[in-house]
Amino acid sequence: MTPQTAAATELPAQYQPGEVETRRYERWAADGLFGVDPASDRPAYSIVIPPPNVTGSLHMGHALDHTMQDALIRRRRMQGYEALWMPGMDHAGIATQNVVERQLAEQDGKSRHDLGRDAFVRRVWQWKDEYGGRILGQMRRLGDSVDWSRERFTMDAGLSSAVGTIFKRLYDDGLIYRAERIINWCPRCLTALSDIEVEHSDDEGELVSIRYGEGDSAIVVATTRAETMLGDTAVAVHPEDARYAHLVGTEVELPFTGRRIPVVPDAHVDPSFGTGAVKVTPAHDPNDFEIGQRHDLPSITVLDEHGVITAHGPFEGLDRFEARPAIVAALREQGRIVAEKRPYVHAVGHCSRCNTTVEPRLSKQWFVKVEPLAKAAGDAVRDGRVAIHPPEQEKRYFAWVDNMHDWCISRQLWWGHRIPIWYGPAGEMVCVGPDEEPPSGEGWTQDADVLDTWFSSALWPFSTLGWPERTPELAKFYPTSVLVTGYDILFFWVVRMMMFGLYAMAGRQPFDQVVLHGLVRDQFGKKMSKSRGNVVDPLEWMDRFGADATRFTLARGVNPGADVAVSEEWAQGSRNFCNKLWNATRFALLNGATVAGPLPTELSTVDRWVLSRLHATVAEVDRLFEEYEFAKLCDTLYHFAWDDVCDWYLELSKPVLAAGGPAADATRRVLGEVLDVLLRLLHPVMPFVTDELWEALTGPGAGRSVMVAEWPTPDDARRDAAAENRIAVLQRIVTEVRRFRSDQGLKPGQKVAARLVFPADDAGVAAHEPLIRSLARLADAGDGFEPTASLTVADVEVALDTRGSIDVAAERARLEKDLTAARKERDGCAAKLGNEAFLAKAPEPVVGKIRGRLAAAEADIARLTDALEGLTGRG
RNA sequence: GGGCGCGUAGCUCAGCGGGAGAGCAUCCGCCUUACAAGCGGAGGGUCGCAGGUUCGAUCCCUGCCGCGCCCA
Repeated sequence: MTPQTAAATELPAQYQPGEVETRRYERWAADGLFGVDPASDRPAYSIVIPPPNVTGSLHMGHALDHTMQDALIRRRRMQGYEALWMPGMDHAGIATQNVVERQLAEQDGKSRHDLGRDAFVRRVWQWKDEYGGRILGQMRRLGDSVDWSRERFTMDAGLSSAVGTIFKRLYDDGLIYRAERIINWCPRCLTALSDIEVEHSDDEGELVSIRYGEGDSAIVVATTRAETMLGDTAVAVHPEDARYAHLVGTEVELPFTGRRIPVVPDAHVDPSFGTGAVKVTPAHDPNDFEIGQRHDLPSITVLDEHGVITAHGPFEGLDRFEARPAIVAALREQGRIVAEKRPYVHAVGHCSRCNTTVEPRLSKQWFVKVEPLAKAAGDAVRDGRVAIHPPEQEKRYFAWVDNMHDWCISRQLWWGHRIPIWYGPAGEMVCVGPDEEPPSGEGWTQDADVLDTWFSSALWPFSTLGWPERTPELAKFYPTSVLVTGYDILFFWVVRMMMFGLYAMAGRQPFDQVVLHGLVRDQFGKKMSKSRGNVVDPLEWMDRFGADATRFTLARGVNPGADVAVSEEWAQGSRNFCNKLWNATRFALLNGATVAGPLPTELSTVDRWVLSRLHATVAEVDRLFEEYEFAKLCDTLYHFAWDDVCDWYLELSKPVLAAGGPAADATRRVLGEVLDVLLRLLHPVMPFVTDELWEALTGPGAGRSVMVAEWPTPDDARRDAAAENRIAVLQRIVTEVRRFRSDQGLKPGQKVAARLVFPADDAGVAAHEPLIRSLARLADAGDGFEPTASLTVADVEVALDTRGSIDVAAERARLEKDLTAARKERDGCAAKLGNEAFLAKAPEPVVGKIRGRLAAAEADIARLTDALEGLTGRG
């Protein structure tokens, strides 16, 4: 096909997405359709993309997330909004450093320490330029209509300045502090982690009961971490535990070390767990750390940064997982092991980046004091300034913000925003703002750590718009309209962006709405994972089925609050739907459909019917978009396009178009109208095929695209209940005849002589007898017409002459089936109407409806009984 | 252990007080001049179990069983 207009006759019989998608995307970009103008008078609508990781590539989760955002943006753009979708990536501190360190080791056999900090960071930038951001090209394939001219990266100068600015502000406000605490430590990544970067799973470990001390003064503690006993500085029991009351205040000797440690009373101890006595290791357990604080216990660190035992005799140099059995064995030799349980299943934390078991570690780190920030974040939702969809997710949000721990923001990495704190020779500590000069002179050094990536990501909704500068973009597009992300990211993204947005922007929220979607799962509802081998690559789907089919499959699965199951079969179905649209448009163009001029004032019932259905669809889809009901709006469009338009309207139009004349002209215009509006409605979800077809239908032009066509608005004046009812009856008649034909085994091409009788014709269907005959393949009742069977729909009777070839047994089976259903219906209705309580208490409309159903059922029974009697003796 | 959610057709999911629905899959018949990536037709469900409220429960309430997720 040529890059020019696809004229009707040029459209191939099947839609080929590959070439169309590339060409369309390039054209949108060339025509500048993605960009926005902050100076425009149009109302603003804005979305910032949840920045993907610079090391990442597009997976199904992104594809879903982006499809939703793109659909929202495209609709608003068509509605005339200045619609900004902001693209970019985050620098993913740990992940990126890991990738580059691995590359360095493989290519040069060096560690980052061999290079030194500055050279290593330069190397990461080189890696980023060469390999980073693969996902950006993949977003183009998906059709993301982001404003590429505004692409941002969290390590850019501007965003780095934003990081420095907010750090200083928080520091000066006393909301950032440094403290020695137990933090989550990854012994492989060699850095601290925040609480949410730790994933808990129930793992098999062991529960060992160890006897400390001798004789009457002995006490037995239960632990899953025997190896940390070298750092114990107390044994704790519940203050009201009578079993140990006599031991509180005494001391026991700690094996191997000879240290004497006290037995302390602490309400934190659960008397029902294990023996009711626990070892206390303040340097290696967060709860023990708190017990230690309460009782003024020393903290003794016995594991180094790699998780290896330090000092302390025979166990020195052993990894924590080698030390555990070694220490248990040694204790057993001493007769101190009272009980052992394994496997003992308990929750264990793992590094979300490398899955290494996290080691609680006592160290000096930087923290954000979240209490006032989290309270503001909670209040913004509580008082309705920010709405969360679906609202059930609010509970999770509140549970989190109302119980948030201080946020550990320092990371022992080189790749990231270095903490802007300088330490002086005399113990001074100075926070240096982005526009300030660091203190000069002997002995001043900058803090070696960098900030958590999420610290910079939390600024994304305003740092990308130019903050801390007061830019036109910030004025126009902040607060952003909606944030779309998975519910699993609620705590990462939403909470942190809320905290920093409200803080930095004088109480103005970063977004008005939060839309949370589920996880993409496989066709059996199972989570996709490499180990399960059920991961589907969206790029492969785009290759095989097209980007539109991929997007439609995902969007059609989005029910608020639920996960999204997908499978190849459904992607195929979506591809088939693209092809259906393609061929419907092809048919229309081959038959002279047009969008020129106003709609004719004289319209047939069929034309009025389809326009009525069209505007019902417009209204429905519009409403569903507002409610983020993607599955339902996709379904509505699918059924309107396939059922109403393709199965019925196009078929009903064929005889009209074939006959020609003014009626055909009117239908050509209505056909053009229906497709024009339908393609516009579908465009946000299926941008490529709709653009290709819309141009073919409405003609080419510079800068013309369905992407910037007007979003349809529902027109109640086009709703026509009479026409809808009339066509509904017509459809039931046709369907009933087709059912008869199928039951009788008649060939689809075989015409059957029939006579149609319209006694009252309340619905006004009689005028459409030719259409009924056409769709049901009925011939005129000529001379010698002898009805051998009859069907009744509403008050219309269709008498058929099958010329003696009727299959009596099949017809009897059919009638008996209908009769059984009718009797069941009659009995059910009669039972209700025979119930005094029902008549007395049910509302009148309900009673009336049941009366009507009873009458209809009785009429059906009479008719079917007659028909069955007429059949006896024949065959 | 705490909290949230879910159990409806073979699969994935809608529906959430008055006639059990969709897509895909299945079965039957069709190359009907837009489309076989298609057309026409059909079968298939004591709506997890047990109680309760109600004239009426898949839908509301309680309990139980099973599953999932988050937090500790």
